[in-house]
Amino acid sequence: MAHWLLKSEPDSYGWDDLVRDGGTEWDGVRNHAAAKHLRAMAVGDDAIFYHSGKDKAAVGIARIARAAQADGDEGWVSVRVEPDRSLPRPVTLAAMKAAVGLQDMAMLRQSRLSVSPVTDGEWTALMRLAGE
DNA sequence: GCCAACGTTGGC
DNA sequence: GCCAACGTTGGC
Repeated sequence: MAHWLLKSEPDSYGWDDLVRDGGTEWDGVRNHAAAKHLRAMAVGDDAIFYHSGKDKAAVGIARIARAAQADGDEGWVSVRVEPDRSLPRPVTLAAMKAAVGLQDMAMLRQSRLSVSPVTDGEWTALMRLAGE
């Protein structure tokens, strides 16, 4: 099972919104690298939900509830995402940068990427930081 | 408010 | 095909 990281600006659509809605269509992605990751997602994959902007912290774990389908007519895709659980302790960006084993995270190396892969090792390290 | 990174657009 | 200009994202 693969792991991912989804980034969102909490003022536009945050973790609380996802929990309230019980899930949402992760659409509107218009970046080829991010779209490639969306296409690689499978039902049941877990995704860290990260708040950019003021929070700058991973706050929850979401699950991919449906694989990629067309989002518009130009080859872009969207997936369905549902909330799984909140993290016992949010993991801040500063904590990720400081953590051994997370320095190479795709999200840290390319900060603008809104959808990125997380390796098994990174996932384990993140869960430890999150108090899971 | 500024700047770095990165993608897109358009002139040549 | 190159590159300057510009827009967007996101951290500081």
